[in-house]
Amino acid sequence: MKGIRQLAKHLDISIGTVSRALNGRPDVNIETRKRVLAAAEELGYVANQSGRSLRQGTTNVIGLMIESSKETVENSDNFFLGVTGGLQSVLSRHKLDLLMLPCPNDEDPHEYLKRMVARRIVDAMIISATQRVDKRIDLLVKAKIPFVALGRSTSGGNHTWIDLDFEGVAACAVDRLVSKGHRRIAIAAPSNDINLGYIFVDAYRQALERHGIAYDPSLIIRVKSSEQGGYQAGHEMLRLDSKPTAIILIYELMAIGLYRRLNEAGIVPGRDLAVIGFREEPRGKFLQPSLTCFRMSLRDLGVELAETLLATMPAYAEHYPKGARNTIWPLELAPGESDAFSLSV
Amino acid sequence: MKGIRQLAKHLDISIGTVSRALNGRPDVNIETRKRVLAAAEELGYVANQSGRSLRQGTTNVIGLMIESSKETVENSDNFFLGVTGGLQSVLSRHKLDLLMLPCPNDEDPHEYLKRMVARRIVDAMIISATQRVDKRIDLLVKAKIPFVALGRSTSGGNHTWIDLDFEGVAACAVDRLVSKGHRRIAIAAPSNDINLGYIFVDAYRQALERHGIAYDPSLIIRVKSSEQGGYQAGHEMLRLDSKPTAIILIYELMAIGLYRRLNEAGIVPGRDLAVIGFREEPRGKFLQPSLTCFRMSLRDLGVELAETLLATMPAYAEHYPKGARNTIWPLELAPGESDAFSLSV
DNA sequence: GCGCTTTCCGGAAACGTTTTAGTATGGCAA
DNA sequence: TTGCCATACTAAAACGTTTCCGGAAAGCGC
Repeated sequence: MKGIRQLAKHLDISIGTVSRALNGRPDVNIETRKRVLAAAEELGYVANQSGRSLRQGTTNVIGLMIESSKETVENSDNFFLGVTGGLQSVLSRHKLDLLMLPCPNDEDPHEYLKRMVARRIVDAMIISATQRVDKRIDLLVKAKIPFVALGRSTSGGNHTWIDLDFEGVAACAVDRLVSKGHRRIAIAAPSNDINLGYIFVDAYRQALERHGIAYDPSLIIRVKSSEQGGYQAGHEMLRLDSKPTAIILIYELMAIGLYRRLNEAGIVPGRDLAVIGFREEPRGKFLQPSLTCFRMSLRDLGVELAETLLATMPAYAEHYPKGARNTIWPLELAPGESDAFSLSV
Repeated sequence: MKGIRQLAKHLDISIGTVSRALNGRPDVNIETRKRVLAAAEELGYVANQSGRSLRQGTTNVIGLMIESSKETVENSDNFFLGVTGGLQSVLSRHKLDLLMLPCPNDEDPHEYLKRMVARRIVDAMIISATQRVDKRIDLLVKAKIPFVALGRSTSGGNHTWIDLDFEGVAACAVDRLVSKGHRRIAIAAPSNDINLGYIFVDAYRQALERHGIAYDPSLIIRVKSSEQGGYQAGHEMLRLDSKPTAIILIYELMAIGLYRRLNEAGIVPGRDLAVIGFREEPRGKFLQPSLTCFRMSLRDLGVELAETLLATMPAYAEHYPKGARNTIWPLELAPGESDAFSLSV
């Protein structure tokens, strides 16, 4: 005999009363409640999650699905752990626990999520690394699991998502470079299949148009989002007939490869070429000259994610007025030395 | 009516048989099994985890507890996701799922783990960031939860653990520097409270003794494991009357601060001072000159962790001969330019 | 035909909890 | 007194699954 039954017997009380006492139900004598809570503390009793989940149909667990398969693994620890802090600060107020579900490399993310959802180990999900077309969204919609996606997608109608302000960042980067007299601005980005690649480059193009600068496809360098990709981007850039005077990188990690290639060519970032990166990461500080890039509070993003998610959960929605179901998350410029190179007088 | 009952009704078969068919029990007709599996696939049936956990007393989930404290996050980089890959490659063979349990910043890790254990959402645990005295170990031992600690500890008798080969690394670093003629070798480390700080410095001292070099306490610089800590280490080092000609850093992140302080003093790493870091991380490559440090396969470490853990779980131990319950994980030297400075002829 | 084993399946108990329905008690108004 | 309500509790059902136990049917040797 274990669990609540033992506790009930120890107190010589029915298990129903014990349960109600522990769960703060109204119809239990204040004295009794005190005794129950004291005994629970003393015996170290904590309700078995399987039992209560089975009965209630709820787990009090929020899942954060992360993929360790992509190239994103290179820089994701920091990101997810940072966001996690903000998430928990909100979720813990509702006695919700956050579990991270890492999708195995060799398993299809869609299948993995399907398994997790079917097993009912979470009440709601946050999915990351959203693709432009993402079957996971349809799955969650169909299964009626509350969720929010980190990254926009064309799947599943108008689902709830939060995404970084790629448009704003691209515009800011272009504006800044143009204000320094640059006209030929290259961009190193992954392919259009990746959400980021598509949106970012599109915003870059629009920003150029706004400044009346002709769009030159040769300045869009499609590479892997890795160190090698950065090296290759530098390489291809140097092979252009009409060389750019500035370049925007979408992944921080590209910077190291680019710097290396530039170094081989005797080009100094910030002196001979303006370089702007995207999302600030701790290691960006390791570069010399330091990389100009864009910064955001991972913790605040986590808070926003949590509140958005709770707004989609019927049991919690009352506390969170569901305003915009889609949020564009702003980043701020973190100036460095790498874009000091100016063509202005 | 949901779940297995519906499936059984659909097949006009008892639920007991359906369950046995799905779980690969022997006493079910091959034809029946096929029908059941086909129907399950068709209807998208997956067993409710709460139900089966409640009945079996097992969850088929392994927990990896991580701490999202600021210092851990900054130093982890891709550590956890790297290890996760290796873990899953082993666990998935046994149909075990890995969940990461991030301890909230504002909750005591011991309390958090207690909650998670009591709720029985995992069958076994891997805990990281083990402290020299770690109550979590006693808790797990007492609760009889199979576990393995990433990091050694003096708590809980002789528990199972895996730790990095600090001794080997310290010895290798010292040997390498001594062979280049260095006699005054500083070390920047966190306080003795941190496992790493204690063991690493001790090993460093022993290595010096082996070379007949007198131990000088002033060369042990206790700083935070952060960029600022690195800067401070550089600062304190420069204030010494008799300056060291080499320095060993315990955290990669320290390197950036150190480099900055050295730069201010006009000292070039690798030319005027030999620098060796500890664990290689992607961001280490961003440094110029590149940092000499120590490398390991995170994936392999994950595999080792998983196999060690399974050996401690009665249900799986048969496949994993429980050899050494304690493992020292080796690292290999990753030579860079930062320790090129030599005093030899 | 009989006894035995093997194969396969159905019925039901059990896991630990929450929650509903029901009950005893006592107070209070009529 | 009776009737009614509020309070605080007990008993029991329910959640979805696995697994034990028993039994029907079939095969087999004699």
